[in-house]
Amino acid sequence: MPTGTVTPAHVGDIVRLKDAGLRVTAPRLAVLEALRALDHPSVDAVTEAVRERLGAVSTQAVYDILGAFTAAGFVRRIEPAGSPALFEGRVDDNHHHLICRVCGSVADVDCATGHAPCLTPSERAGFLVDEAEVIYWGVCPSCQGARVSPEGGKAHA
Amino acid sequence: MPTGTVTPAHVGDIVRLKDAGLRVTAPRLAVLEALRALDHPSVDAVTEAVRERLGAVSTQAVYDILGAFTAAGFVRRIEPAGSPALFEGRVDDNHHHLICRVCGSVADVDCATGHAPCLTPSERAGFLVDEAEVIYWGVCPSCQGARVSPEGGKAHA
DNA sequence: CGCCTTTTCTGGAACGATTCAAGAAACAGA
DNA sequence: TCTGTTTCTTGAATCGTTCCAGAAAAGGCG
Ligand SMILES: [Mn+2]
Ligand SMILES: [Mn+2]
Ligand SMILES: [Zn+2]
Ligand SMILES: [Zn+2]
Repeated sequence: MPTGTVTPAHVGDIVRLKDAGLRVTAPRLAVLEALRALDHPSVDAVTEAVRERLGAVSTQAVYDILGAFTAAGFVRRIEPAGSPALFEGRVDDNHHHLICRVCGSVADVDCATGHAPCLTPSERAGFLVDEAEVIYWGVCPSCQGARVSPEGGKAHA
Repeated sequence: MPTGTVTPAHVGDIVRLKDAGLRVTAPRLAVLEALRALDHPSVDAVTEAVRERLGAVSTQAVYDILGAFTAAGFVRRIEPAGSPALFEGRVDDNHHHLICRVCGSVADVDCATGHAPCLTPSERAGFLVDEAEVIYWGVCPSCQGARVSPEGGKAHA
């Protein structure tokens, strides 16, 4: 798939970028593609995926692109304690996350009460609340299997 | 209050440290005191407070102490996106936080449903959930007043 | 289509927060 | 008080992210 290949998804991405007033560039399309393919990837993971498709792309460009996309509302950025920022294309539905304390894997959970910002929104203590971010910490199925294995060191997915 | 001063609170702290099998040292007592006096302080804020009381204390020592306290369950560490880690002495009740998007101030909110881990605990997607961390993002009363003031730059508290 | 302005990319340095390492100092128990 | 261990100090290293200045590319307009 050398330069020039156009997949159906690409066409949609191009429209999406233009509609948002963003210029259409190969790195941007590749980032959109990576976001579609990966699950809650870090900047690093996105960069890796983009490079696989385009060859060389600066880390800075990926940061810039993800920043622009976040500002445009194309992606959501979450920053779980102890982990670098993670991105996801699923926006417009304030869903929440399940994060594994062992391997850090992230899984989506639909909003606890269905509405957003769910959980007694409006104000509390005078604050004007606009979002309720919920993170459920626990152990993922995969890590539950690998109990307190002695030497540990086990990674999954 | 030069070396030697012993306040009632100190006595309790000493017992607490010993019970946890931690050695009683001036830096540790000062950190406990700082945690009592400050509201969701950062490592920096704690360090500053500790130095005011003891003179010189290495930054590393404060990190070590806070780390040990967190491990011992004396303090809780929260890490809001875009902010360095914050600590608090209020533990044993998984309460939540209201964070101002403008100034970063943090306020406590009692658990949404009263229990911990509140919000459909147990498991979801196979995860074994042990904690539901909730952060309400919004604008604090103080920052609401200072609307979109032109040159901004306003800080409070 | 070709030129000009604006935005994006690049490569490299700078940063803030946190962690690592090694030795000196301070505790706690005998 | 002596001793072994924990804790504190110092100084450097990491990690993720951001800041910069110049080169390259994209979009708008004649
Ligand atoms: Mn998600
Ligand atoms: Mn709190
Ligand atoms: Zn896991
Ligand atoms: Zn505020």
